[in-house]
Amino acid sequence: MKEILREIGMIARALDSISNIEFKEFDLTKGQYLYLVRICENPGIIHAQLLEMIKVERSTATRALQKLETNGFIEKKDDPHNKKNKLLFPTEKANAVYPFIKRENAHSDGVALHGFSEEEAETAFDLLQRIRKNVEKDWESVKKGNKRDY
Amino acid sequence: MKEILREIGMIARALDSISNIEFKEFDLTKGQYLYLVRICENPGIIHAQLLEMIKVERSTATRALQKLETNGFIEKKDDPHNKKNKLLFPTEKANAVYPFIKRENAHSDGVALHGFSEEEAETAFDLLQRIRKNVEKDWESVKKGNKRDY
DNA sequence: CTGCTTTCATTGCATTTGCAACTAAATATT
DNA sequence: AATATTTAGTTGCAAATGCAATGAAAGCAG
Repeated sequence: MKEILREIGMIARALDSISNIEFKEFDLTKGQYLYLVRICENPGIIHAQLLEMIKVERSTATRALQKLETNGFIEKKDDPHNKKNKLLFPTEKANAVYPFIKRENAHSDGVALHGFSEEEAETAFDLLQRIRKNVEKDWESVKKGNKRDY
Repeated sequence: MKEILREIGMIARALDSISNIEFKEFDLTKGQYLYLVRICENPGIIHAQLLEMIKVERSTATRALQKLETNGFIEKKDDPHNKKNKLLFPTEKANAVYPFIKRENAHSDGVALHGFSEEEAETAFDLLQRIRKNVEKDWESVKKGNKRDY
């Protein structure tokens, strides 16, 4: 079995580490950029949807979002149709930072795909999407307490 | 630019999260399995090499390795040729756990590549290796304090 | 061989992370 | 309608993480 998981882990840690260093200049601490971009792109998204999008722990997200709110990057509003839900919105400050995050992320994508033909880049993206879809099923199951057999 | 970095981040977080849950049964806490497998496969490796292999912070690795030592999974020995270096060796306990970690990781690779032809799996692996090599250059540079331009 | 730089590793401290337990609202079951 | 289950989100607490500063050996320059 091809050890793709190791490669993916290395790539993810390296890029996340770089991003965290680069976003400190915007007063975004560890991991916060992940939430911020999604909220900017999906204003009004709820906590639980964000979790599924990013694949993080509920409680981890709660603290990250609390901090983003404290630091004026996002606003939580009550959902008029469902009192359980808290809708997440970007503030002006978030929208101002968003393009820089996008640019940095695009640069990292560019670095990652350096030397790739258009076609190879396309292939890489397609294969990764398929891998992600395969993996997220297991993630959701294990998170709910189910055991995997192997 | 294809947003491969997002896909990779999702996959990595999901799989890491699953592994951490599954390895708790062996008294391995967060992230420790990463170090353990590499030490089992490269007995006598030094701290710094391990960092490059895994792409983690120096200090993070130091604590993780301390804990692995305390819990009897690894042994640190002085390098007779270089007093700076500490050589890392797996204990019996580590070697006993190793096959389970490998099996779990292989299962995850299998899940990730579900529905992939032999050829597609090969392609995915090759592309990921290229991406990893591209990315690790930037990681090493940024870690040394250099700035990226974008 | 003396001072300077790099490499390898650890530690202090503040922050983030994550399991487990919890509240509360929505939805399903009887 | 009353009760049980699921869904959404938070919090306590213990542990992991990571920046900055430090120590100490190795390697290099003059």
